[in-house]
Amino acid sequence: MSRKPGAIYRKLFSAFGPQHWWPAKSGFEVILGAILTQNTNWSNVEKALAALKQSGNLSADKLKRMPFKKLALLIRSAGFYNLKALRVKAFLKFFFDSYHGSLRRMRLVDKHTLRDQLLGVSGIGPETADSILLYALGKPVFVVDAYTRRILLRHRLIKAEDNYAAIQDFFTRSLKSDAKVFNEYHALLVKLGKDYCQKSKPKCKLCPLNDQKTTFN
DNA sequence: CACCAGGCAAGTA
DNA sequence: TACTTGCATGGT
Repeated sequence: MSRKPGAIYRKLFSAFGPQHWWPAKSGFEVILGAILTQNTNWSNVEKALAALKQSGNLSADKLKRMPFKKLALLIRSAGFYNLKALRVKAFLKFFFDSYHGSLRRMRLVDKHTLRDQLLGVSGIGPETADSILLYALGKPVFVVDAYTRRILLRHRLIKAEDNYAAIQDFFTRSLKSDAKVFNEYHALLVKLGKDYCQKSKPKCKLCPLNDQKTTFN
């Protein structure tokens, strides 16, 4: 019954294997990516991150000093660049005001306190906050995104009116709180979403979750 | 050409 | 409280 999330996880992992998330070389890069990828294709974010790296400014310290307009120009390819430059700056202000720009200091704080603090930063909503908690800080938090919601809706596992917290609860109420599993699980859902559960061209017949031999429902 | 991509905040009623 | 709209590039 409520072991569905576990069964789905095993099936996805069997089908796709480890996804090696988050694709970034540092915790700070994860945070930048989490902000830049809001409603944007990841390939466009990679270009923005590459531009920042190319300019030699892929660090909290350098970006803190960088003029807003220069930052906006460098992250142009990620789209919504004025807005996102503002959001990166808002995070950096919080990051230095509260943690001296140190992810190690941030990791010492409990996840609920951190989540509230992150949600207080303009431009950081539930998904971005949870992505930072899980992928940059290693906290056991389940990330819910548009793919997660769409996949569960297609398989009739949630209701259309269910909000972020309800979808998150679908997973967390029956899974052990384990950052390693939450990390892999969200990455696998994104993989499934991209390959088989697109908005316009779903490949539901081919979806690994529809393999009737070892169905989860 | 239309539609979409690992959201969020501000405005409106 | 519950919708709607603005934000914008790059790929299919």
